[in-house]
Formats: sequence, structure tokens, C-alpha cells
Amino acid sequence: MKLRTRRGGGRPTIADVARLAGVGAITVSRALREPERVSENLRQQIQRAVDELGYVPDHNARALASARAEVFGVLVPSLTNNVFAEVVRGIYDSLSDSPFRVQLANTHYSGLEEERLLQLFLSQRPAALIVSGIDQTASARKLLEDAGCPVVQIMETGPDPVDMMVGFSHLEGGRAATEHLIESGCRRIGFLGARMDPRSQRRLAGYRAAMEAAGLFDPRLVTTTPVPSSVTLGRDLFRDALAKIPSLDGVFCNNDDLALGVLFECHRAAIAVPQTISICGFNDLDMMQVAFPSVTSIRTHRYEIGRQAVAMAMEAIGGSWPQDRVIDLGFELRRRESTDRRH
Amino acid sequence: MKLRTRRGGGRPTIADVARLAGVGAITVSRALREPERVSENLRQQIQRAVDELGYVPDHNARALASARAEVFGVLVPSLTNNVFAEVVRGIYDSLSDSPFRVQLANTHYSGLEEERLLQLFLSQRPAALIVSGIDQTASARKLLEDAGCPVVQIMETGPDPVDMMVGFSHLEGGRAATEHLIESGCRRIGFLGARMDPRSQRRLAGYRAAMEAAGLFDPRLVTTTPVPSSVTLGRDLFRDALAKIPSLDGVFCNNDDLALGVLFECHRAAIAVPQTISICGFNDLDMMQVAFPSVTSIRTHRYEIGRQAVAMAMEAIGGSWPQDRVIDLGFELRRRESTDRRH
DNA sequence: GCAAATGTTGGTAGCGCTACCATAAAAATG
DNA sequence: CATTTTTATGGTAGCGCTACCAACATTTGC
Repeated sequence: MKLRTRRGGGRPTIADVARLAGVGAITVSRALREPERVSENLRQQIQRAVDELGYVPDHNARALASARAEVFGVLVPSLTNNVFAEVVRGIYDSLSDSPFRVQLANTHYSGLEEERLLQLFLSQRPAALIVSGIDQTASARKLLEDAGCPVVQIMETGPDPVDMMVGFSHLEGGRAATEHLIESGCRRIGFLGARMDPRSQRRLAGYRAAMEAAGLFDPRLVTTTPVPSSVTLGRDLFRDALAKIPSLDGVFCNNDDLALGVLFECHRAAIAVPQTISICGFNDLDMMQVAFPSVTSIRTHRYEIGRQAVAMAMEAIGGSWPQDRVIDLGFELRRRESTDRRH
Repeated sequence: MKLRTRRGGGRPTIADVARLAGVGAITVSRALREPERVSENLRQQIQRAVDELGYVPDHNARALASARAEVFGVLVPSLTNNVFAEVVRGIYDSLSDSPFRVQLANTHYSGLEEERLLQLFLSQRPAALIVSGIDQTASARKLLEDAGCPVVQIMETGPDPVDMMVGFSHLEGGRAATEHLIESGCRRIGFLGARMDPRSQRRLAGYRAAMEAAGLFDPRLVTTTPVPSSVTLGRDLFRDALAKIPSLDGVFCNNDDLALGVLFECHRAAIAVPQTISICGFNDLDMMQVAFPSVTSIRTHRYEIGRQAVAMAMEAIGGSWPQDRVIDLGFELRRRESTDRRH
């Protein structure tokens, strides 16, 4: 005789629903997962039983039995960086009405940490993986290739996707920003960079390409640090750069936080923007258009990258990989007062 | 005869480890979860087998068998709001070396959404729940009370915790900011508020209390909107407020984004800060101390709230509830140039 | 009208792990 | 030294669900 000592707390199971609806357990399971394979009649009957009992499927049992979890693994290098926060929001929003859950983890910009987390994720057999950047370590890349689920690399584009990619070219972004500064009349344009992760490196490469093409490159114009980005750091880097090169007449900042720090420092030191120093940021946070003077920046589509990554993964889960495995969402230069030197 | 057709992809199981180590499966399970209950001898033998096979326990099977998941459910109203991003980072950092995973979800400031997500979380039998604020709907509160796991309410303190709490008093924060503005010589102090979630409401209540105590309150000084906060919105609210009350000589902003918008608008309109208008923000983001002029704000301990919430939950999971069920981490007024009217 | 094809339902046997109890060995007790 | 207590290990029986196959209807084709 089976006692009713459930180890779990007595939540209704699929068997309870089946009993109430007068059908087999497996039919309930099917009605919930592939409704079109169950007759209209039974489907309604089962739905009534589900509602009456307040049945909720057990994720863990489902994952165990089907050997795959309804989980999207998401790896980002930072949770507080505004840029990734937006991407993550796009991912969550896209997935909120699906049966999929998000498993988010923070690599702290470390390849080794990414590897470790990937291993952890894979032990759950996720439905899809979303990872940041294209510079995975060799073994991380191997893990991704053997993941057995769709993989989307986000934030950047490159020639050799593990599976799928959505992002934009940081190199071209850096180049466009620098070219704009050159066109607007600057000659001694500094590059300020914090953190200097691979994406920052490529923006720097874009800066360098543009400067060299114009015959303006000088390594002393480049000021970088591995320290994480902040507005405070923007001020400090700018002071350093100005001390090195007093004739500076423009700066391209790795990101908008730095640019804001530069702007404030210019106010404090009574340096005219854009007349004496022009400023260009990167990412185009909301505040840039409100700043005084408003700050030119490269608009990137973070939220959209998150949405698109989920959309691509969903297609792949459905079996039909999207025809374009690499989607370049591009960027846009937003010209504002901080680089407008016309009088 | 048992064929070796594993439905799963052939990852080693606890039985494989047991076979290789020459022990029973349950002993392996024990060696991994409660090492002190297994002899030194076998423990090492088992560890060797684990390493050799690269065995990783299956979360889902474990959760199913033990009827509880090693998951912290975390509910926040926003993923992009800097304040919550910091809290979430504190939570992730505290949990990264534990066996616990984080299940994060976004309520979008909706009580109903919170209820729905809570239900979803509870179906996983989480090890602990961390929820934002103290204004759960009645049924959400019921769910939390019956959750059968430690519950920590974060960001605020209040008299009646579901289980545990860590945060600070937004009312006192609002009062302190307002009193500071009054002391520094302002009389016509506006309140600018966006979103106006319960925490914003309490900051407003603190503002009102301080203004009434000084005989300065005037409802026309209050300008709020349900629209989400942004720097742009700060500018717009400030313009509205100034149009209503041209004699305004100070503003207390709901948060730092708004304060920044006000600061920029003052620059643009050539309004002297702090002489004509003093500005006080809330949260003390990094940028406030770099701004020009630097902006007075209420420093809150977001990261620490995340850490402390996890620490409390961990204690409770360990069976010993902390003696203080409500921890007030307080706040600090950071006086800066934007409210310094001395000449 | 009958065979084959199609559609619908259910039973059985796990998925990988742990709770619970049983057992054997070692230590403590008087 | 016999007996109780403690410690260390293992076996069995699920946790709640789904893959796989079997068993029927029900339809279709000729």
C-alpha cells in the first residue's frame, strides 16, 4: 500500500491531473507540450483539471526526463556596466513569455572564469547559450562547439562564428568616431581607454587606423588603463593625457562614462568644448544628448542585440537556423555640440 | 541485458564514479555532500574517480531527488537601473563560490508580475528568496510566508518583515536631504520625482515631513511623473518645476539621474549652481563627485545590501537565523559643491 | 470490402540522484 | 566479555516527468 508521504510538499503532480481528467499521465504531458497531438476534447478536459488543481510542471523532473533544460545560459563580463545591463534586459524581455528561464552569470572579464562558468552551464544541458564577445579561450571555444545547443556570440561580429553572432564592428565604430573628429577639424586627437577588454582594443585599432590614414597618429596620444571604467577615471585619464600633450584638441573616449568625466573636467578647468577640446564618446547613453554641451557619441543597439540573440537562438531551437548566421546591427554616429566647431 | 543507450549524452553518472572507486553510489553522493561522514580513505578514492571521469553532479536530478533546488530566487523591479544592478552584483559575487545558483527575474515594478514570478520560482523549491521592497501584494506576501525557505526583503526596512530584511529608510533619506537643503539656506525647494515607486513615495514623504517641519511646504513645489527615470526626464521635470515656481532656489531629486539632468539644464540656461539653485540627488553614483559642480547626494550601500542579503539567507539555510532579522544599513549625506552656498 | 496508412492514447521503463532504512564493523560501556 | 552505542557503508525505492513502443481507433486507397 502506497502511503501518501510525498517527500516533496504535496504539490499536485502530473498523475494527479491525469486521474482527475480520467486520462493517462503521458497524455497530460503531451497536452501540455504538444497540444496539437491531443484531441480537442481531451485537451480541454485536461486544461480544466490543471486549472482546478493549480498544477505547475516540475522543471527539474522535466529536465531530468528529457535530458535538456528549458534554460538559456547567458554569460556577460559585467552586470553593472550599463551596456550589458541593456543587453541582458533585452534577453529577459524576449524570454519572459516563453517557457525558458535565464541563467545569468558574470565572467568579470576573465576568460578562465568564462570557461569555468561554461562548464557549469553545460552540466545543465541548456537549450541555448549566449556569450559575450568573440575572444573565447581555445578550450572555451571547444566547449561551445561541442555544446550540443545553439550558441550566440553577442556584442561583436567576426569572420568565424562558433554558431551564430549578433553585434557590430567595434573597429569600424572607433574608426567612424575618429574620422568624425578629424573632419570636424581636430588634429591632436587623444584616445582614452579604460578596462581595455578586446572590444576596447578594437575601438583603439579603429582609432589608430583612422589617425594613420590621416597621417596624424602619435602613440603618445593614446592613454589607456586596465582599471574598470568610471566617470572619475575619465577625468583622471584626461588629466594625464593633457599633461602629456598640452596641445590636445580632441579626445575619443572608449565609452560614455569616460567622456562625461572629460566633459566635467573641461568645465572645471574652464576649457572650451568643443572649441579648445572636442569630445566624442561611445555607446550613446541617454545622458549624452542632455549634457551641456551635448556629447557626440556612437549609438549602439544594445537592447536590440539581446532581443536578436534570443530570436536567433529560438529559430535554431525550432530546427531552422536563420539564413544569416552573423547579423551586424551596426552603429550610428550621433553628431552633437561637443564636436561642432563651426562658429 | 541493459544496453548502453543513455538518453542523455553519455556524461558520467554517480554510478560510474561508484564503480570506478569500488564503492556504493550512495557513498559517492555522501562523499560529495557531507564529506565528514565518509572515511578519509574512501573520500580520497572517490575524489580520484571524480577527477578521472570529470564527473559533474546533475543539478536537476539532485533537485528532483532531494525536493529542493540549490537556487536563490531574486526578484528586482529593474535590471538596468544602476541601483539594482549593484545589488544584483553583490548577490552574484557572494554566491559565486557556493553551490547555489541565482535565478534572477525582473518585475518591471509591477506587483502582479511579482506575484506571477514568485509562483514560478516557488515551483522550483528555491533554497532562498530575495525580493525587493516591502510592498508586496497581499497574495504575494502569503506566497512568501508559505515559501518554506528563507526570505529576505531588500532595499528598505520596515516594521513587519516576512522573514528577514536588509536596507535603509528612504523616508529618513528624503528627510535628511531636504533638511540639508534647508540648512544650507534654500527656502523654495522643489521635489522632482520619476517612476514614483513605493521607495520614491517614501522619499517624497521624508521631503514633505522636513518641509512641513520648517513651515516651507507647498504642494506646488512637488513635480512627479510615473515615467521611468532618466537624465532627459530630469531636465524636463526641472523645466516644468521652474515654469510653475520661478522663485525655486533648490531641488531635491528622487535620484541622481534626475539631478544630473537638472545640473545640465542649469548649465544650459546659465543658472548658477548652487547660488541660484542648489541641487541634491539620491544614491550617490560615482559621477556625482566628479560633476561640475560636484553634486550633493545621499550615499546608499547597494552592493552591501546584496552581500548582506545573501549572508542572512545563508545563515538561515544553515539553520541559525541571525539574531537581527532586520538590518538597517543606513545612508550618508555627501555634502558637495551643489549645495554649498557659503561664499 | 480489405489492407495499409494515419491519428490518438496508454503502459513501461527509465533519467541521475538522494531519503530512508538495513546492515556490518568498530568503539564504548559496565 | 557480552551488550549497547556509535560509526561507516550499502540497498532499495522512489522524486515527477518523458522517450519509446505498443495498442487501438479511424481514415484512406484501390
